[in-house]
Amino acid sequence: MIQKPKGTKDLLPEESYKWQDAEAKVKKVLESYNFKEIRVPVFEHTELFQRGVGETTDVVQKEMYTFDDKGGRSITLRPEGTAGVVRAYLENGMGSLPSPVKLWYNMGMYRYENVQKGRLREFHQIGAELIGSGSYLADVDVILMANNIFKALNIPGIKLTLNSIGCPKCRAAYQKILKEFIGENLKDYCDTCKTRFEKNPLRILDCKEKRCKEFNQGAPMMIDYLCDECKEHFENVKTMLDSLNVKYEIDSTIVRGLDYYTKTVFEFVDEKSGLTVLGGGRYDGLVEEFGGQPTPAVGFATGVERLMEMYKEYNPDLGEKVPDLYILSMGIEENKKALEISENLRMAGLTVEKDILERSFKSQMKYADKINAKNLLVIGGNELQEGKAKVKNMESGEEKEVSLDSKAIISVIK
RNA sequence: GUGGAUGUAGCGUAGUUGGUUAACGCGUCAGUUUGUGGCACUGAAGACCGUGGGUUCGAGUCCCAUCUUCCACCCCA
Repeated sequence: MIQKPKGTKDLLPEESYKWQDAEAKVKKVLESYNFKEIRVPVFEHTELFQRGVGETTDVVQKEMYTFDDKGGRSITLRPEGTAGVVRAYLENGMGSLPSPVKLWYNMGMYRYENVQKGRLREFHQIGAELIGSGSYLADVDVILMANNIFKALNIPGIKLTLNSIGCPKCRAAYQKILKEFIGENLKDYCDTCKTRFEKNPLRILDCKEKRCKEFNQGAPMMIDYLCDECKEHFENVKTMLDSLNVKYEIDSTIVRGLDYYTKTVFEFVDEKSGLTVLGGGRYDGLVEEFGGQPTPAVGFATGVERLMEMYKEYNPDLGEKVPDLYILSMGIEENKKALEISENLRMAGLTVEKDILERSFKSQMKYADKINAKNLLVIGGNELQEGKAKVKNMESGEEKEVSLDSKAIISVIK
């Protein structure tokens, strides 16, 4: 028996209709801000992610599905969406579109990780990228849009956390200060922190090790060393959110695991599970890094699987689509009539089921009941002769007489 | 990558100190005398007991390996 690869999931019909339901609601929110959908390749040149996401990140270092294709090119299954979208933005000359360019996507992502609660190797993200505005107003729009997703999905208990990790200029200056603070103590930090010290010192503050945490007491925080521009930007974002009564918490330990982030970063955390359901931030340097004109941008991505767990929890009575009609028939002439009518009704947009197993009358009845058909139409010898039949409402048991004619039947069902 | 727990029909479970044809519920299919479902009854199909080795006269039951699933660390969505 061949099993699905570790960390993958089959999405069965009983689930997929719930996904579609939620996806439609999220799409509506994104479109209310006039974001347009984009779809990019599942795989890209490995270099794209190395340069975009960052050589030192965990995602690039140990979580990518990378392989050489038959032409000897190094290919990687996308571990996140932003790099590919920005690449597509540049490759298709979208910089000459009216600015800002607003794109959203719903795509599968691939990360070679150990599987756990809310963590898969193939998972899905719905994301949005707003490219071409460096204003704090863009940050605010994107955060509000993310916030509206949870509202539209009727998901409570989500906490918004904010931080600013500055720009390359003030971050470099801060890292120097942080390194000085750690100084002699470095030898007593955990091993991961020692490597972080060289690669990404900001992450040291995020360490869960007890010893490291103690050393980190009183450490200088990035947020206190922002340059004037970054500081003003962040203040503006906060002020605007305050004026709109959007609750948030400043969490100066949010660093984000992808290197392209600058200035504002944020996470929407499920307070119950502690999982980050949505994460994002500004990435003002990425377009330029990929060879474009310097272009500021902000975006976010939300994990669909994580979102769905909550959506189902808080919306337990999501109804599955049921057939409008089951046509019961036996005999060649009757089947012919059943086919004729069912085809007409389907063309008219109704969901119609009929016998295709040549089953007995009773079995067809039971089946119609099991699939929760709303109505039943019996076509037998009598009906054929008289040109009339009864449409039975399966829930109430009520029967209405109609002529054996598609239009008449539709009018009774609707 | 490290540590812990799991794995018996589609699903949920039972399988006593290793011993003859692996059991039950739900679900599926059919029937309960000729055209009206949900209930009940009867019957049927469906499991090489995750996989591969090993111990043994004999293993679903013991040992090893491997895979999956779940949980923790790490990291993230």
